[in-house]
Amino acid sequence: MNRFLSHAANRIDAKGRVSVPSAFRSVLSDGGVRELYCFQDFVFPAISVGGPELLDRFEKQMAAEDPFSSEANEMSLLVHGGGVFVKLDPEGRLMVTDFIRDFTGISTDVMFVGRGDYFQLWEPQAFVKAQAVAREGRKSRGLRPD
Amino acid sequence: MNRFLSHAANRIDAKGRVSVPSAFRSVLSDGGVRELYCFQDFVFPAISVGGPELLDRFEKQMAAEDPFSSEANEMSLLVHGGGVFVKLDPEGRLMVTDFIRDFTGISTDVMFVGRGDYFQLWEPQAFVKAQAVAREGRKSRGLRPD
DNA sequence: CTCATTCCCATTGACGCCCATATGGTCCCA
DNA sequence: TGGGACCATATGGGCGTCAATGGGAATGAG
Repeated sequence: MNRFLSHAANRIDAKGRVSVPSAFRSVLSDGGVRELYCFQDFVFPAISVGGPELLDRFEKQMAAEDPFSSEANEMSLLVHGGGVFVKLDPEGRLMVTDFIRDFTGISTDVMFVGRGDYFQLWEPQAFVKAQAVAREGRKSRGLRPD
Repeated sequence: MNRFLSHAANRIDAKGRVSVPSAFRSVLSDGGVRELYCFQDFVFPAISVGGPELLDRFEKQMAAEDPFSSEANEMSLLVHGGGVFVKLDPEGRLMVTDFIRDFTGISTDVMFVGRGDYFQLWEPQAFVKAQAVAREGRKSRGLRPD
């Protein structure tokens, strides 16, 4: 099952590092991913993380537009200016930089959240709340999984 | 991964110099770029910076049009009149001239913003705001990463 | 001669790579 | 079935290297 599933919180150490859950690392190495593309999510206060093909997808989308349009420029501001490649250390940890902290509100712990073909970094409390909101929304709309 | 990504703010020193982030310098040297072409961006209050091929691209585009058209004239006014070559000092720093300050509002700190095949210099606050606007626009238009 | 720019060197703080420890779970065997 | 060895993961910290920054000296222009 080569998808990012479930969620788990890990603690940030004194040097600002956090272990990526083993299950997520397995998915990455199965996919031959050595370098991770991270970007500030468009919808949630979270960092989305996946392989470089994520960025490729965005760039294809932008290439289809007029490169001088303000639409394409704004998209690039998010995708390029709001994105970064990171790699894990030999133990499978990543540095929690200000790039991540400022956008998510993360301070001492990181919630890793599977999203299928990518995963996200959340401030733990924020994730719990957002999930509760999502659950309520679905319930009031009538419970059907589709 | 030969692209300009992410954003980072560096401080201008007493002599008016600022360090270009190491990651950006790596992209430049990988591309064999020794001289940088800078121009006043068409869309944002920022200076765009890249290799000389950036200027070549603009000139090719102008050459494809009628050289006396108002389009081509305006483009030359921006690309040639609003552009300049600069080079980095041995430590990888660039001088923040009035050319840069006046157009961007930069005073004490410079935000370096990756834009894929080039990067930009922003006044830090202005970048944060522009990115927030871009994100709002995307959200309200309801577009998802795929 | 004076001011601005360029080059060179020093400092400090952050980051990457390495190894060590703890904790919890699983498997094997008596 | 219970105990214990084994293993994988998460976590902590030492240390070397490099990046960002500051300042002095040399160079060149007006």
